Amino acid sequence: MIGTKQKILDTAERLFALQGYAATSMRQIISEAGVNLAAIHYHFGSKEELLDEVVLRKAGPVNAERLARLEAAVADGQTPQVGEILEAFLRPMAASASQNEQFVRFMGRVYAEGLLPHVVEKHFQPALARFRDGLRQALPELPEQEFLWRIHFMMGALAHTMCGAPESLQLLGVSAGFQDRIDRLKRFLSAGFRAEGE
Amino acid sequence: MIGTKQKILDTAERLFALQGYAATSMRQIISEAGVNLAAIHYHFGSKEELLDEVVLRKAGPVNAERLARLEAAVADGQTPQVGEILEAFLRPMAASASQNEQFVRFMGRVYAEGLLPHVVEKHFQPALARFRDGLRQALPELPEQEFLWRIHFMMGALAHTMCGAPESLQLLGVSAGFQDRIDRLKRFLSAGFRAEGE
DNA sequence: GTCTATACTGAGATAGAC
DNA sequence: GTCTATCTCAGTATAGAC
Repeated sequence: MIGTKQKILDTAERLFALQGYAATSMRQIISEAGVNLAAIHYHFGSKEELLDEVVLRKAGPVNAERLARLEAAVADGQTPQVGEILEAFLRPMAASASQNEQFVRFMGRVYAEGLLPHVVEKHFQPALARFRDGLRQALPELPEQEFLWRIHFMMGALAHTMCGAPESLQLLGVSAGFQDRIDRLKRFLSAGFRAEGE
Repeated sequence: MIGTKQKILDTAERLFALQGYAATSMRQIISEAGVNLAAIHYHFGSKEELLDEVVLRKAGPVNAERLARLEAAVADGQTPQVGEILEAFLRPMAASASQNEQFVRFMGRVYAEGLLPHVVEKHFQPALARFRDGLRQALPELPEQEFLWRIHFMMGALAHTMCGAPESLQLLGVSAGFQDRIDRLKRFLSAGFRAEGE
């Protein structure tokens, strides 16, 4: 028998991915999950904390995979290549998208919205910080401010790229998949990061 | 004597910029504007349409300036440079930011959020379409899908760059201004667009 | 410890009097 | 054009049953 908490998490994940966070009411979640309204507050405390746990379940494995790949890219002793580091950071997301594309889009939106800053801070920043250090090794000569801004540009492009459904982008055909998007994004970002600074 | 509609527009602009769209209630707007709640519905129809008019007032001049610069860059007969086209698109925003930095941040958020798609579509897409054509002339050899995705990456980086307050980015010092941001973004995007395709 | 029923506050929207 | 009153629905909080 599946517990109340699990039912809420599963239903919330599905509805958030389909409709977005704001557009999904707690009453819709509990109705489709077949539980009582107060159960959300009992198990999670608030709607925002429910989102927090939903994101954690999905983002946790992605971030773990990112860190594992990053370790491998950095630890071989040599100066890592920009493309290698980007690959370590971007590819796990494409893998996750092949399981649940809708939810990856949702996570892109969570990041891009900048609302729920606590959720973003908690689930995205730690892995990003490690990644930033790795990328710094690959770009030792870039001035610090320029480097930090480029990280910021990258995150904007990444979040926006995750969000979009191909239909809405008028980008159709075989190139619509996440693997393909990540390939294109990597080419774009690699060149941007390696541009002359200041 | 300033009319009710103007008072609502001015107050809404200020509060949206300060607090965001969702966090600003219609009751707060009418309270600070000194008008009645129903006046918003009478003059605008809904909260979303009020946002629409607030955005139009600010984005209209920026887009006009963009188009004027784009014409100048494209119409001199020669193949335009990527950097020129980007300059025409990005610089007017920095100029607008020097007047009202808070509201430019808010517009970045409106775009990034992807909520209010109708507002985004209406006020950002037309100028973007013209700009895309101009950039296409500067990059005639890039495969179409690659080109369109790079436009998408650019818009993500741009929106995210506009949103952020320097404090929250840990990017302090002289480099925090919008002119400087745009310079850095232009370097980054120029290199990205000119990278080898596919 | 878990869950249900119900009430509270504040949001956007609307009808109709003036 | 403007304002009052009211409607519906959101997230939240609590008392109490099992």
